[in-house]
Parts: sequence; C-alpha cells; structure tokens
Amino acid sequence: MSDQIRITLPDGSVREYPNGVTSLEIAMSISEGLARNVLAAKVNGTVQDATRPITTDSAVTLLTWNDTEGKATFWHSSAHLLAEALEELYPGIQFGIGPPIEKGFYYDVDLNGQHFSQEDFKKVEDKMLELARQKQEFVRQPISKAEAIAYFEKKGDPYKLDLLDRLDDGTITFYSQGNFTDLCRGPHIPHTGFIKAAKIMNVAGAYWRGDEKNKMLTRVYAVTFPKQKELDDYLFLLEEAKKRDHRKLGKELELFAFSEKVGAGLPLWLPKGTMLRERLENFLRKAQVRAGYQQVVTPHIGSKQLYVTSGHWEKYGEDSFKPILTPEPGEEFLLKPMNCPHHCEIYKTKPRSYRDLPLRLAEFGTVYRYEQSGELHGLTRVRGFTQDDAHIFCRPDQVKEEFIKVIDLVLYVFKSLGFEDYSAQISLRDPANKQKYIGSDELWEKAESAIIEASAERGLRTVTELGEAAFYGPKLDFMVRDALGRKWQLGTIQVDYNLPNRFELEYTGSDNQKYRPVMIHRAPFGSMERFIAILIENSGGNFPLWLSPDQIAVLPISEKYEDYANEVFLTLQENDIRGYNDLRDEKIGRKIRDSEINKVPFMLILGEKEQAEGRVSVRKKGVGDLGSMTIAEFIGFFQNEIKPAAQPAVL
RNA sequence: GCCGUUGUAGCUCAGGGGUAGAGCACUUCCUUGGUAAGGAAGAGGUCAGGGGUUCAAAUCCCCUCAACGGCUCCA
Repeated sequence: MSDQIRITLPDGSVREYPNGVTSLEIAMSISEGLARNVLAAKVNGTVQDATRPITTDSAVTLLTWNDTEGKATFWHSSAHLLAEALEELYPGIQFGIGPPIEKGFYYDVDLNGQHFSQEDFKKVEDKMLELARQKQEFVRQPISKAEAIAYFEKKGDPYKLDLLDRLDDGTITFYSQGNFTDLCRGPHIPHTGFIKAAKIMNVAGAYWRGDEKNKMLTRVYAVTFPKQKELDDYLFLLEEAKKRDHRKLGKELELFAFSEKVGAGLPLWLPKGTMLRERLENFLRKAQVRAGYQQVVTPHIGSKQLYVTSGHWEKYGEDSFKPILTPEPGEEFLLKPMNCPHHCEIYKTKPRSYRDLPLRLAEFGTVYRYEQSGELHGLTRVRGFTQDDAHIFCRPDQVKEEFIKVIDLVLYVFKSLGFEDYSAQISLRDPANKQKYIGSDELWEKAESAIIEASAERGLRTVTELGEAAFYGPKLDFMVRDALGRKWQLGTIQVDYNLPNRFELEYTGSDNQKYRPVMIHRAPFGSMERFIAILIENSGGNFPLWLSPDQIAVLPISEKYEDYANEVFLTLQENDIRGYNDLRDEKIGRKIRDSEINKVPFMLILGEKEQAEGRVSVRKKGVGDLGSMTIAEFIGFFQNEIKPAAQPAVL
C-alpha cells in the first residue's frame, strides 16, 4: 500500500494526497470556501460521505448543494434529522423508511396512536433546527447483521427488522447523529449544521412497503434548505404554482364544473370549456385526416359479452360500474370502458384484404370507469372522459412504420401546443408477474421489441418501466407534469397482438391465405379532460389565440357608442373572430380590468374618436394599448397573430 | 378503497352552545365615464346531508356524501 494516492478532479487535474485522505480534506486543500460547502463526494462514480477516507487512486467529484446528488444527500440527512426530532418529541414511535424525494424528503413513522397534525408542525421544525444548530456529526458504523437485529429488537422497531431481513450480513451500516441511530446505507452530509431552514409540508398515510395489505404508517413530508431565503423562495414558487391549478382556473374562467348531484368525477363542460375542447378536437381531426385516419362513432354501452371477449370484463369487471340490466332476463350491458372492442367489431363488418391495411379508425370516444373515490382529481382523474382514441389495424410487416408515424403525430401535437417538458416512457410488463397479463411470451416479446425499435429509430429519449404495460400489450407513454410537479400520462401508443386473437380478426394475404392483423392503440392527447387540465396548468389559462374561448372583447366607452360596438362586433363575428361585446353600464377602466381577469387576448376600445373615424383602439392583454386600427386592419392583424398555430405545418 | 384535513351566500373567507357576517359577484337606481375596480340602495344562506347530546346545535359527538394532500389502483 503506497503512502500517496493520486486524485483526479473533474477538470482533469491530478493531485497527490496521503493515503486515507478524505474528500473534505481534498476540498480544504483547494479552498476553505469549497470545504464549507461540500456535502458529499462522488468517488469513482459512487456517492459517499465526504468524511470517508480514500485509499486508492480515485476520480473525485465534490458535491455541493448545486449538484442533484448533493441535494439528495442533504435531504436524506435531513430525513434522519426529522426522525431524531420526532423521536425526541414522540418517544416510542417506530420508523419505516425516510428517503429523499424530488423536492425534499419524507419519513414514514408508526405513531402508535399518537396524534400528529398541522398544529404540531412548528414544534417539530423548531426541534429540527435546534438539533441542527448542534452540528451533530453523522457517524458511519459498519455492523454485523446479528448486532443490527439485536439493536432493533431491543428498540422494538418491527419495520427496521423487516428491512434487515432482506439485507446480507457484511453490507449493513448504521448512521448515528446525536441520540439517533438508523439503519442506513448512506451517504450523509458531514454534520447537521448545514441545515438552516426546515418546513414540514404535510402528513399523509402510506402503506408499509407500498402494499395495501400492510399497516398504514404516517408519512411526514418535509423540505430543508441551507439558507432560509431558499425556503422562502421555494414556498413563494409553490404559491405561484397553485394559482395555475386547473381546478381553480377552470372555475374562474368558467371552463368546467362539478356537481355533487351529478356525481363525483363526472365533469360538466361549460360553454367556454366546450369551445376550447372542440377547437382541440378539430385540430386533431385535421391532423388525422392528413395521416390517413377515418372517423367512426360507436355507442356508449355495449353488450357485456363484448368485454368478456376482450378480457376487460375479467380484468376490470369487479371494480367497474356494474352492468346495466334490461327488461329481458339475463341481458346485460356495460358502460363502455374502452373503445377498442367496438372498433374490432367495425373491422369485422366485412372481409379485409392485405391491400386494405393499415386501416386506421379514430373516434373521440367517451368512456366510463369506476375510478377509486380517493383517486379522483379535478379533470386529470375522472369517471367519465373522452379519449382521442384510434386503432390501427395493420399487417405485421407494417407495425414499425405505423408506430413511428404515430410517434410523429404525438410529437406534432405536443409541439403545436407548446408541450416541451415531457418524458417518453416505455411501459413493459413485469416479468416477475406474468399472470397479470394476457397472451403468450412470444407475442409479448414481438410487441415489446416493436416499441423499443420504433422509439430508437425516432431517436426518442426514453425511460423504461417494468410492470407499467397494459394487460394486453406494452406501451409507449408520454408523461408530463402538472403545476405542482405531479406526473401524468397523456399520449399513449400501444402495440397489441392479443385483441386481434381474441376477436379472431383476419385479413386475406396476397397468397389468398388468412392472416391475423396487429392492432396499435393510440391517443395523442390521452383524454380530452386530462390534456386540457395540463394545458390549463402549463399556460396558466393564457391559451394560444386559436384556442382562446373568447379571443376579443369589444368595450364601448359609454352607452352612446353601443350601435358602433354592435356593428364592429358583428363584423368580427362574420370573420370568425369570437368574443363578447361588453355593453354594461360600467366605466372603461372596469371593463378592461374584467377582460384582463378573464384573460381575453385582445380588447377593442370604442369611443367618440373611433366611431367618427371608423376605427378601433386595440389593447393586448398583459401588454397594453397597441394604438388604433381600422376594422379591416385589425382583422388582418388578428389573422396574422393566429396564423402559426391555426395553420400548423403539414405533418 | 385506505390515512389525514376540510365543508358557512354564486366566489374568497371570518365567526363559533343563545336570532347568520364581510368583501367581490348579482338586481335596481344615479352616473355617460378614454386604457386594470364610479356611487347608493337591495336581494341572497335549513351554516354539505342525516342522526345524537342539550332548555338551546352552524358550533359538541356519530354516520353518510363531497373536496383537498398523500398511499394503493389506473384498460
């Protein structure tokens, strides 16, 4: 073992240090300021404590608050601090897991019946900061499995024992700070003094190990920062994000509503929301015509037998809306939970030739699913919703090409609506849980490789998730985030070899033999409801001009100009410009304010001058006065403003 | 479905064992005003629904429903 080791820093420079040097000491040798900010270090690709000795030539990256891994370490250590504070305040509680998350961390605790709620947050925050000020060091201690078990048996923590059960002897470490010791792989920040601001965000129930058969623990969510100001900024941003919540804006802008009387999860689309929704549908219809789709319509209910055939009844029948009975004994119908079985039956209305394929059937199909009551969430999770659904029936040799075309369509839709922040997820079946799915291994492998190859061919950056497939086939899902960072699936493309089997779909090949087509299920928006929810949150209700429910507001200065206002408004309507004519007995300042609040893109202000000259005074929302124009000029100006999105580039 | 929180006027919210409150919105009247709130008056609530405790319940307790934050689920 040599006395000196060579440390390679991220800039490529190599320095020599005594064997056993710590990352913190390396930082110190560079600058004291850096050393004060080092939270952890990445040594040869592995994040570890900055205080651990390094004993071989290594590549070292010092991690601070500015690094994702630095933050994660900071929050992981904060979880231990939270646990320490909770244990001091609520002796005898037991601990589950306490990991960092995207924004902060949580700790799952079993309070054993003790009460913990919002009023107690401050107390815990203060305790955390009090302990943090003691600059308690995080001490790493490798320990044998037997000793570890003995420790938690003595302490009486069944959850830690459950965790230990799955760990191998020789890999187990404890971390201690102050009076708190936890089973933990680490790494941690050097000491608690880095934590200068703490905020408990909320508490929620969470099943132990995420299994609903297990006991529900109390999950305490919190976030910490190295500076108070960063916490203040974060809380401010959070408040700003809440203003974009589609449930709030949907009410304020009169887009949609819910009624207890109608039922939970059953949205009522108000006139303005319907306007928006129809614009989106027309936009997609046009794109689909260009892409060779044909529109179909199918009923809202179907014979139960249809879903027995498809497999949906067996898979979801238990927790769906119950079958609809008729005067005829034994006759049962289901509220349509999916459009695909109907479309399969459309396929079967006549013999199909290989020349007919691909056959692309599209429908804005409204479906009903009995979502769990606790899952309902604004427009993003509802019980009655409309899918921009389509099913492509194609030959096996056409699957990849068709799949790629659909990827292009989805990307085109996202791009047209300014959705840039999405992730593409390849959702495969869980190989350890095959009984959840229908169909043979062979067909699944074919379908999965089709998706993987098509995504690769389009250069899509994807993440792969096992166990996220549909029961009949794998999917490529396009995920986006809402205002508060929650992930939702919008667009989806699915390859399916199974339903064609179940419905015994066939086509005649060039050799006059019968073959089985492949189905691609796809929905670029996913559902109109969820897509519009995200659109509202992304835009904050400031929709692109072509989607705005009200594009203009005509605002006469006083009653005297009512006739002129009517004339202008009519001319605009004749030119397909929609909006309203504000003839209320209010001052102009008031009318402007109300239009601004309603997020109307353009206001046309009319008074004596405008009437005399046959002009309109144009005001742009959020910007102000644009000066006066003739009506014809405004129409030209408007059409130019709307152009980029109204006439999207041909696919 | 599970854990927790919440439910008062159309909206945002205050109140809280003893006759239900504010601002905005709404209606009427006055005002005819030039780029983000003109003035006055009026109307509007079985305090989510049901049950219980009490001389008395919007207020305390229980149940149901709904919403919110998570968990689980998501064709």
